[in-house]
Amino acid sequence: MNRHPYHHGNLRAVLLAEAERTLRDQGIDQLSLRDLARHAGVSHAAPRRHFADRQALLDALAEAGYQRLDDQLHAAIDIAGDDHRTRLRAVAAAYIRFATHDAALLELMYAVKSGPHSAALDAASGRLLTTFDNEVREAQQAGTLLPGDPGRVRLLILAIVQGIAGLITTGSIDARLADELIADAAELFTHGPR
Amino acid sequence: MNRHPYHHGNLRAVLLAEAERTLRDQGIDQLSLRDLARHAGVSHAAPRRHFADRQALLDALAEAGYQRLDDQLHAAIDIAGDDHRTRLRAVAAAYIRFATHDAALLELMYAVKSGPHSAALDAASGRLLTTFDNEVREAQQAGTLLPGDPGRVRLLILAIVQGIAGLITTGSIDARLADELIADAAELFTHGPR
DNA sequence: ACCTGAACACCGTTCAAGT
DNA sequence: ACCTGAACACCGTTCAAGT
Repeated sequence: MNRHPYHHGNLRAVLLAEAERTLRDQGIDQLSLRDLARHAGVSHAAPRRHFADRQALLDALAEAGYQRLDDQLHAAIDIAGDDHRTRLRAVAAAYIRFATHDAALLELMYAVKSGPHSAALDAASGRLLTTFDNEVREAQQAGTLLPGDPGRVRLLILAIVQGIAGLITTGSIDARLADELIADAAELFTHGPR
Repeated sequence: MNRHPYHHGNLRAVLLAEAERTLRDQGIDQLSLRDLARHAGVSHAAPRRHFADRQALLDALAEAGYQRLDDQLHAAIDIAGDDHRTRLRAVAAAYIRFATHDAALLELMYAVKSGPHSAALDAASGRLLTTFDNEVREAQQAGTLLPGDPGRVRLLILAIVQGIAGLITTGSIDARLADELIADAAELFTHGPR
């Protein structure tokens, strides 16, 4: 609200928030440091104090994205309660919600992860993986999920959930059909096809 | 081989070939019209005759990508022979081979498909979908694939295949583990989990 | 019909200088 | 400690002019 709020140390946060909005609304191609600086009311060189280059900003966005996704999965798990079938579907639904609401961010998260990345990013994505792993392991122990190597089962579930999210993002299917596909997949992974 | 080969009508093809190479080796961010023109030995404005803007070049790359992927799937099917189990796994393997060899191109193909696109692109992606559909339908009729709405079964298979490809692209798994996951998925979709 | 060269408005990045 | 302003090397795009 001040005329000079950026001398008080919140420029970094303001830039990140605006970048996340632009990423969601206009895509990564439209994300420009100079544009962010203009929106924040600072010179085009000011962001340099907080992000060494454009990639550093993208890394920070990805790290925050992993953190937020993990938070949302945990929230979904907490609401779902004790039944493992319900929990698994809640996690899948929460992941797909994130993937469709922040498709460009999720893509960025994976792209950043496959290149060289910071320890902080690694920790954030590691937490997400642990969240997934725990659910799969517990569901298997409870007999809800089909048996087999937990690592492979987790990867298969991850693949199909991410695949369904991709179908929505590319406009191949709508949310209603996505729900049916999740139900089909859940059936397959918990009961078997017949 | 001539000093002036671009007055003979092959600049478009040369630009497309070089663009495909750059996309594969260096990613879409490094793909610049001016750079392509330099490599081809023409002025920076020359590509304009063949591609209205950068997006038009990307559209052309995507269309060629759909065509080539469809060709490779048909080749894999032809080699696989008559057994539907073998054919399905051959299609999945061919798709994943394309997805890992041309990850950036495949991403571009989906991105272009979700935005506004040309009739030619629609036709090319339509042919690919038909190839998939035929395999699923035939495998279902032969009793190889689990029954149910063919459209939903096709989408589920598409999701898991694309999901596995994504896991490879992001470096989460290697080719050996990918093969095991495909085998797991094939088991799931043809026999059921137990 | 196809290509060139100059021009314009945008980038990311760097760096001396300001407060 | 943080921000500014000028500068540099790159883009994509446009357009008059050349062959």
